[in-house]
Amino acid sequence: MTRRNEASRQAILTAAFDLVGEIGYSKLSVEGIASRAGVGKQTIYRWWPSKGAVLLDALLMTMGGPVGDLPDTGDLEADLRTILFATVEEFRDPRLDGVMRALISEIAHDDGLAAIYAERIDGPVRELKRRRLRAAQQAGQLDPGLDLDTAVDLLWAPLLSRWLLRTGPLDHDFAAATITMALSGMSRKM
Amino acid sequence: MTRRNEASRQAILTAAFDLVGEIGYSKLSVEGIASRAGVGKQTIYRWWPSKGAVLLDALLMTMGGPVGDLPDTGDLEADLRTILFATVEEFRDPRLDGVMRALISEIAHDDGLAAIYAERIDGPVRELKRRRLRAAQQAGQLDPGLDLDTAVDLLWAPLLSRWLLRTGPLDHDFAAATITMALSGMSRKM
Amino acid sequence: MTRRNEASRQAILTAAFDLVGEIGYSKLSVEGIASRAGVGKQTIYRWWPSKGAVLLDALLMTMGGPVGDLPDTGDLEADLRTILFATVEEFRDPRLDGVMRALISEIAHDDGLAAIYAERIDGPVRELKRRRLRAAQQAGQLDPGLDLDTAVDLLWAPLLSRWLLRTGPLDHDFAAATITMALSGMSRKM
Amino acid sequence: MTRRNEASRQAILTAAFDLVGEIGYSKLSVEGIASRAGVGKQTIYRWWPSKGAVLLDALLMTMGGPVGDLPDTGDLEADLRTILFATVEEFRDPRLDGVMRALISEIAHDDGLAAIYAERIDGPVRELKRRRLRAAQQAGQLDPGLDLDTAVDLLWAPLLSRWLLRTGPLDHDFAAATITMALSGMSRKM
DNA sequence: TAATAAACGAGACGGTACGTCTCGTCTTACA
DNA sequence: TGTAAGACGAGACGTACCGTCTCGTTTATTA
Repeated sequence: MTRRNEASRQAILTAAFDLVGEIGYSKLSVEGIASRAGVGKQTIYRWWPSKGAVLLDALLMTMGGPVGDLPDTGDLEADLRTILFATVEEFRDPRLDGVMRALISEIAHDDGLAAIYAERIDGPVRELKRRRLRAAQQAGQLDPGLDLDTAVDLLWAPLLSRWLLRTGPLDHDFAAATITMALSGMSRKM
Repeated sequence: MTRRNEASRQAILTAAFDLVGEIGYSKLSVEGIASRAGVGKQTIYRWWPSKGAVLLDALLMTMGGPVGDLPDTGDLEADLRTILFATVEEFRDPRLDGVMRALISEIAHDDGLAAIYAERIDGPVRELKRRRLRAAQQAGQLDPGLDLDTAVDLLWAPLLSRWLLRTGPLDHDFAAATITMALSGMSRKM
Repeated sequence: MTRRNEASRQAILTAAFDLVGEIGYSKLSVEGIASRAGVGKQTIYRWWPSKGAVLLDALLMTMGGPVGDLPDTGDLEADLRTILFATVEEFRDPRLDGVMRALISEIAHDDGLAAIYAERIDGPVRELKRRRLRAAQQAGQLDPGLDLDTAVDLLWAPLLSRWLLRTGPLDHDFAAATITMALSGMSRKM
Repeated sequence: MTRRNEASRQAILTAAFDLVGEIGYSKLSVEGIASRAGVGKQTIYRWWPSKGAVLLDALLMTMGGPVGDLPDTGDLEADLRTILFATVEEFRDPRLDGVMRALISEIAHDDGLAAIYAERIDGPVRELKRRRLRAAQQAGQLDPGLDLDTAVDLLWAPLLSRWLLRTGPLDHDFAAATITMALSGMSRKM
């Protein structure tokens, strides 16, 4: 049985989230989080293995509870636009941008964190995406032989890539073009 | 005219590249690079603004001169397999994996570095990819209305995503599936 | 009326005494004592005001009950040798050396502890020494005008000084020389 | 050859000396010294092995250069009074009391420090004391067979003991009584 | 023979300081 | 005069303990 102080936990996550937005991940320090949260450093080290883990929890906290199903109006392309446009907006939200970049960087180096990310964040969200595509598949709108995990990456990875590397504009046009191209294919239509 | 010591420059870049492979980016320090290179710290600070910039130069050095054109046998799908399979191998090369992850992380946070990356690395490579797709377009194999930059992202971003986030296996099968899906589209063929 | 757990008290004093011998006073911690004694920290803080007080009690415990009178064979010089030789042996006992050094240091800084030490340890022992000297005085062996407290210091302080500061060898020869010199005086005998 | 910054050295020693007087040794911290001196912690750790070593150097600094010879008017007892009264005053000087207690405590635990103390402080001072006694010996005032090191301890150790342990008043009377008793001896004069 | 109240073990908490590490700047000696 | 070597002020790292503060869990009277 844990006697963990919930108020401290909240304060730490909030402080971490706020600080990363204010000063950026590279300037973020455990000492800074502890000080801002009014908490001893050991209380952070007691419950989290790394700065990245704190941040991941902070993100989970602000993302709130389990997200509901993705929209399904029967029109796959329209629904994908709705969804990907929202993703674009998330990426462009300055409050989230910093935290997510920081988290992605940590995940890139830390296998343990990557596993937690895969299980707690990517997994559930990916399942929702797969579910929406599976529905379309069953409705006869998508190729029945499609590997849905690859399909998810085909649709979302381009957004991630542009956001992370800034190799081009990340806007609704780009999202729409990605959807169209992914659905119809790049090959010449006869 | 700079009185820059070319031998020191080489030693620094080599040391940086080797060290990042041995101890990882997070343990990499300017002191370590200077010590390994037999160079004063000031010599590094004099010529590079940041650890990331050194690493980027190191990467540019080892990647050697300008890469030649991508293969064009006339069979677009086969050529894309050749190219993306090679990309997969690069991502899986342990010598490159660490450096590239480090660089991507730095780019994610550092706009200046992102600009250099865009200009010196992504730009030239992307131009080669665009050129190969344009040839296919002109040969009537790709939709003439296609935005080639989006097309490049549709093909390569899924690889980047799986490599960086480890959200699924990164192998030739995945690359092949991506190519097929991107070319033919996800929608049901009547 | 206290419901104090005597077993815990014993365990704490024993643990403190043992630990100070093993790791030294500076490494000694309340946490360490509590852990070794299988006791909660609060149980220590409940009954002792400081680490030094625990140690002083530990010393009192191991030194056992009230010491009997000092030997009085009628031959003052011989008796002083017996007594001071025993003191030298105590100082050189490795089991006691550490604890006593620690205690002396604490006393040097902590007035409260100094008072307890004066009352519980130095007082009774000094009284015994005074008593032996007073007997010699009454037997006409010592100068009747002698201040006995000063005399006690003249005899014992040199041992303390050599032991504490290691400014010279602490052995029976030194003790014997001190006794002779103190009894006869340093001045030239005509 | 060192490139040591003399200004920093001075600032550290001064800060250490001042702080120990203000807050006492037990509250004295390396961080505090560094902060007060406007110096990085590493600069302290670079040049001193311990807090005690800093303090010892601080004491050496304030005690200034090599002390001149002790007074020799030909009247040994009067000279000893002059000298021991001055020692009593030093012990009672609040500016020195704290530093010296701290140092003595450290020396009691740290063999290395004890060696430095013996060589740099006790040695030279003891030599001066020995020299004065030797002069008296040659003048026929002291017993020719006297071991001068023991004699020094007989005279000074009682002061040290009373100062350190507070087992009795430390004043000129006590010093005078010690001198008289040490010179004439405790035994009954016929 | 309960009930009740303290002392207990355990250990989380907000803190301070530790001694180490690296940062980016500044200084010195050499070649 | 530029370079290696490295000292410097700064400050974060992760650890160890501090002394305080709950938590349930013994004990051991008191009602």
